[in-house]
Amino acid sequence: MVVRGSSSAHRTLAILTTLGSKEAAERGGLGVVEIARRVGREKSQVSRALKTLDAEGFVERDRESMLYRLSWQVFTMAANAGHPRLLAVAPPVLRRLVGVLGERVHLTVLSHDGVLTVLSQGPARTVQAAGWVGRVTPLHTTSSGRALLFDHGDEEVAELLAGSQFASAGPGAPAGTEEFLARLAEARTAGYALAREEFEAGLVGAAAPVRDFRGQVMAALNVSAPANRMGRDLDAAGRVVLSAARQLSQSMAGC
Amino acid sequence: MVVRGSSSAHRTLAILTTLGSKEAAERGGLGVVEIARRVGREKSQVSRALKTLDAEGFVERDRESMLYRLSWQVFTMAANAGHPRLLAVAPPVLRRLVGVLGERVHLTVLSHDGVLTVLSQGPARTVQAAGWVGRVTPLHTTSSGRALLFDHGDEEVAELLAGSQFASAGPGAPAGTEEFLARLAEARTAGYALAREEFEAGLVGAAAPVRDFRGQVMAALNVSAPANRMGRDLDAAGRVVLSAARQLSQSMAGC
DNA sequence: CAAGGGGGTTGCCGAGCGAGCAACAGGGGT
DNA sequence: ACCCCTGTTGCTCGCTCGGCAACCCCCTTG
Repeated sequence: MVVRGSSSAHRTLAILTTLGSKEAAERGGLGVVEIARRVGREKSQVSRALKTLDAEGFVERDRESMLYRLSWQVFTMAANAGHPRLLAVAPPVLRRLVGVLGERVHLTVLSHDGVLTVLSQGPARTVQAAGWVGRVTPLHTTSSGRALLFDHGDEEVAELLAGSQFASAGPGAPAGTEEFLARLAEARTAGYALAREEFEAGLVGAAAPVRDFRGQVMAALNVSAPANRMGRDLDAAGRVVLSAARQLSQSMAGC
Repeated sequence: MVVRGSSSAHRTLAILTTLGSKEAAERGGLGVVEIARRVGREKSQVSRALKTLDAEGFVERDRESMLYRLSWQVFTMAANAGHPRLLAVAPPVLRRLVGVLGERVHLTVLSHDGVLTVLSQGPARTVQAAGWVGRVTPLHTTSSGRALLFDHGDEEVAELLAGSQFASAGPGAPAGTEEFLARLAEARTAGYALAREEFEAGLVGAAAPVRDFRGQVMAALNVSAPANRMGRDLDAAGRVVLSAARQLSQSMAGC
């Protein structure tokens, strides 16, 4: 079998990915040369590829600064990505869970080798820590990470963690793959995962897996709060999250 | 100048768009042959292109049904698309507006020749009419549509409306481009746009433009409600929305 | 079991497309 | 005037896909 490089398509997609990065958004867009640098291609190729992307409506260009950025069209696509039904069914469940726990809850999925937050709901009273949605957090320092790996084999998990930086985490973070696997096993028997100051000092969380009609883990429900507010009741919170996750799983199965 | 077709990139992007369509999501994904039919290409090319897209993480495949669908990665991209700052700043404004009006409010942008809803916030009590986000509604039968076209010239507007189906709308919808332009002019002088049963019978709405630091219209704030709840106060609602939109514009300018 | 049909992947070859370079056009700075 | 940086366009050769056909696999039908 001949592996086709499809260099043109690869390059175009690499540009899309680059424009979808956080830094690109923060700068308000990227220029042709800047993108060329990042994807390691000739600026002429990038210039022409961007013209194609523009014609297809994937990117738009600020008339003044000449910078390209992803267009809103990507939003429409996102609404139909992954398991759209999950997005439709989950909000009421999240809201109820917020009502019970009084803390911000998230719906997360496994994306690549990280935890992607796809929905986030907080009590209205708190300061809006908006900006979680679309963000990717590490697998190994979050309760969601463990909940999402419930059904993975140890070797698979080790592979996914290979790229993780075990440094730069909270004080309670697992020291290495072995310790992570131990905590994962513990979480499996409990049915929910707890994380005490693993992601960040002073932050605790609990998570439980959401399963599709076949029983496969497709997402995780997760609550996250300051340790001084939820630290003592974390185990109870875990059970509440588990119950809500089961409920969500049932909603998904009902289709 | 030679226009480069970049047929490979075009095809790849067309596949992405197809997978991002609503029907694709409803079916839970699309197969190779189905996609080939829709984009009008050889199934072999589509098969190979999908392999590339998979390798880049844009799509994923259901192991059992063999169907491809957009991966959650698109979610991450969406968080950085358009004007991400708008997404970060808007939620509190929307929530306040919901508090005042007691009805569902939306943040919309111009996408292609339609109105794309990027944020939606409703009073918790009502039944969640979730699923607005990511949806595209017509330009000519919505208050948002008019608010987004405040600064467009008449010819530009006519061009954008060219593809619109003036049939299949609510009873109050404008009959044609001319009538639309008249209502647009009216909205311009008021500073906000009102729509009475244009999109759908029994549904009214009010919208006002959000402007960036340069004064360019970048989005619209919009409230939508049943006529029997907001019909009489629609003009007042328009003024409230306008005030909120100004506030949002200021937040955007402050950066 | 054979036959048929639909979905999906792979091999193959030549024609057409793009990689890379270079030139050029603008826009600031100094 | 000069340089530096960004971005676009012309051009040519070599390489990559386009299109077809064969093949695999699964399911259904007779």
